[in-house]
Amino acid sequence: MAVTLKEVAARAGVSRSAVSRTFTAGASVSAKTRAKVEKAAQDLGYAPNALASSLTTGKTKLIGLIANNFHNPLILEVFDLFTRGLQDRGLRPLLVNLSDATDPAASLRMLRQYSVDGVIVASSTLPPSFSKAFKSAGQPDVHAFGRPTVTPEVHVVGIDNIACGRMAAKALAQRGYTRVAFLGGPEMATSTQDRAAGFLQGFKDHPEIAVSLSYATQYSFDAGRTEMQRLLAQGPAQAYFCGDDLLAVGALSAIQSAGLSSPQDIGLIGLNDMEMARWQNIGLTTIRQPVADIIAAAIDLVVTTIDTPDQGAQVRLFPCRVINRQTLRPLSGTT
Amino acid sequence: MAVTLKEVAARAGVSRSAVSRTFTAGASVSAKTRAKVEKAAQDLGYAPNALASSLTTGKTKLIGLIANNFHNPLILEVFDLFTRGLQDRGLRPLLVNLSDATDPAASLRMLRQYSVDGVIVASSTLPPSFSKAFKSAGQPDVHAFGRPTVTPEVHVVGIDNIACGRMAAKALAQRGYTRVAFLGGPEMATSTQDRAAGFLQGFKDHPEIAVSLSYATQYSFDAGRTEMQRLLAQGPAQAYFCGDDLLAVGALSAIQSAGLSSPQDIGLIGLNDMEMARWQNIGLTTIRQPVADIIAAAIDLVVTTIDTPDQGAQVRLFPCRVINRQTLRPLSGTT
DNA sequence: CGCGCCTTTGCAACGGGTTGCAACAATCTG
DNA sequence: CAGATTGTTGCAACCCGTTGCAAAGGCGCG
Repeated sequence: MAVTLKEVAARAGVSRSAVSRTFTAGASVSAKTRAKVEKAAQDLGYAPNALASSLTTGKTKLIGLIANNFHNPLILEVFDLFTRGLQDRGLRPLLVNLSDATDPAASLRMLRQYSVDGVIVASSTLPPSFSKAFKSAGQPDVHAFGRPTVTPEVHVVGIDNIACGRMAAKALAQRGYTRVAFLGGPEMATSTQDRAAGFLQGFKDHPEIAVSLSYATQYSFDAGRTEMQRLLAQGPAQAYFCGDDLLAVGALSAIQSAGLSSPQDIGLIGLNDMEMARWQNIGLTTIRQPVADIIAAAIDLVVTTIDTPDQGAQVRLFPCRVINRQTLRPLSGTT
Repeated sequence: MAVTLKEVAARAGVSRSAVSRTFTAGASVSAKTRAKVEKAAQDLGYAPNALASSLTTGKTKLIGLIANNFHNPLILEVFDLFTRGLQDRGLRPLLVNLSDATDPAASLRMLRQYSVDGVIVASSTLPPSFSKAFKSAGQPDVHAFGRPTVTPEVHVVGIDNIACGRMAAKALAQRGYTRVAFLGGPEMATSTQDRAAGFLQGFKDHPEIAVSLSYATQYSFDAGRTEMQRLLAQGPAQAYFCGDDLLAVGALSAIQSAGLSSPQDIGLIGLNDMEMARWQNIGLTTIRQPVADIIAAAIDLVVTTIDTPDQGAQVRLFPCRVINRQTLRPLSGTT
């Protein structure tokens, strides 16, 4: 079906090597043969078989992209940016949906069968051990949106969730709230743990502020709504730091359904700044994650790791910032 | 780096063929050698190189998944369902983001370089000619969410957008609206054209109802909001059929920002039933697209086309239905 | 025990490229 | 103009599997 090297060689009247070299950057071919080959290739509609060449070169230009939460709108931006970023570098994303099985072994085996050059894990909930499994197997990999550690074993690109927790705490404290709470995602998600820890830290110097924690079962609208309904029933705090925008919107809907409103009755601050947070009928105050920077860095890192392995794990964290919209009362001026 | 057939053969004390056959379903191997080989493979952590085997078998189990709208939340469900569905059949999605270049030639060449077994185009905006380019090149392909034609040249799985337009018209007529309008997506999107046509058809027998059309520049929240703001300024209709839920939510936000509300002042009905349409703070009345059915059928169709090519193009359309929520006034009882 | 048949096995060629090496040509140097 | 240098080219081996074919082995049967 497909046109092969051999046919092009025959038509151009040169050896197979000559054709191969024409399509290999930096190989030695005279202008004359190159012209002949290109003409023949053009006529035949030839394109080199990337898979066949990967056999000898060892490079497939395939990058495994692993995600496990296909319900958070943020992942759309992530996919968009990743696919474009990879395409721009001539790489192809092989998408892995990990929603069901979170066993690294299976995906690892699968991705090795396809000889991917590298792996990017895009998840704020998978533990470091997950991506570590790839690294141990000699697979270049980067954990985007992962948890940084002091002695990283694996490249991590993302944000400092603890600092975000503190940032949220500061935002609430500055606005004069005195009974606040964290409404987190699943308790075993690394991002939830870190955001909660940072949030608590942020109130160390504010003994006058009462802080409590609670957790939704997942990072989802429904889970956020359900949890907020529970909290409303038992006497809510004045303001909540929600561990994710989706939770925040769910919480907001619970508040509105109860005949209350935000920020008048209950303040909310989310995290992510997903696209719809800025929609005028939501207007969520939130902490923005610089998704584009994170993804650019992740791609960069995986590419350099492929080119020069064994460079030691890096951690690249990007600063977040509060985006003020309409779910937190205005700054009180005093701190 | 990776373990190869040869190493396993050496360790098991058998020929390379024996190892290959152990991993090939239906090949002739005795229980004894199979055991030896499996033991050796286990010890070495061997997994056959899918790309190398594709050279001789001609099957990569790679499926190109082409999408061009990474901003519509519906695509998330699409990705989720596609990746799972493909994975369940042992196929791997190679994701192509077509947001920038809509030239089929480039993606076609790319996907052929990777010898994908088949291609699924998931887009309601690309013209039939796009997927036709793949078919002409001998690539099994299916256009999901595509436009059906009477004499299809390419497999199409999706919905009958004209029927949906009529369905929306009927819903508005039944509720007694007398000045209605279509708020469509980009005018050159096939889905917009068909929905508009069906909408107009639906009012053929209702000369008492005034119908108008207008178009947003894209299928996006902002475009919907902007267009509705324009309409509000020049005297809006009583109810709108929005060509997409995202447009509807944008329109809803414009309505609310203007101090009006839906359905009291202006009725809205969307199309898609994206996940957030049912969020309680949105509550969009809409026409549901059976995404899961469409995707299951698309996968089915691409797989059968791979197995038995040249079967003639099929069109599989799935019925949609109105999901009543809170943006259209209740049924008036009279028709 | 010998024969024929079916299963299992290894050999070797093949799939579509790449690449080290040696032969060759072209250009440069003195 | 000879000799050295540099650049091109083709050969053949190799990448990692698969598979047609023939030889070898195992089995049942007369």
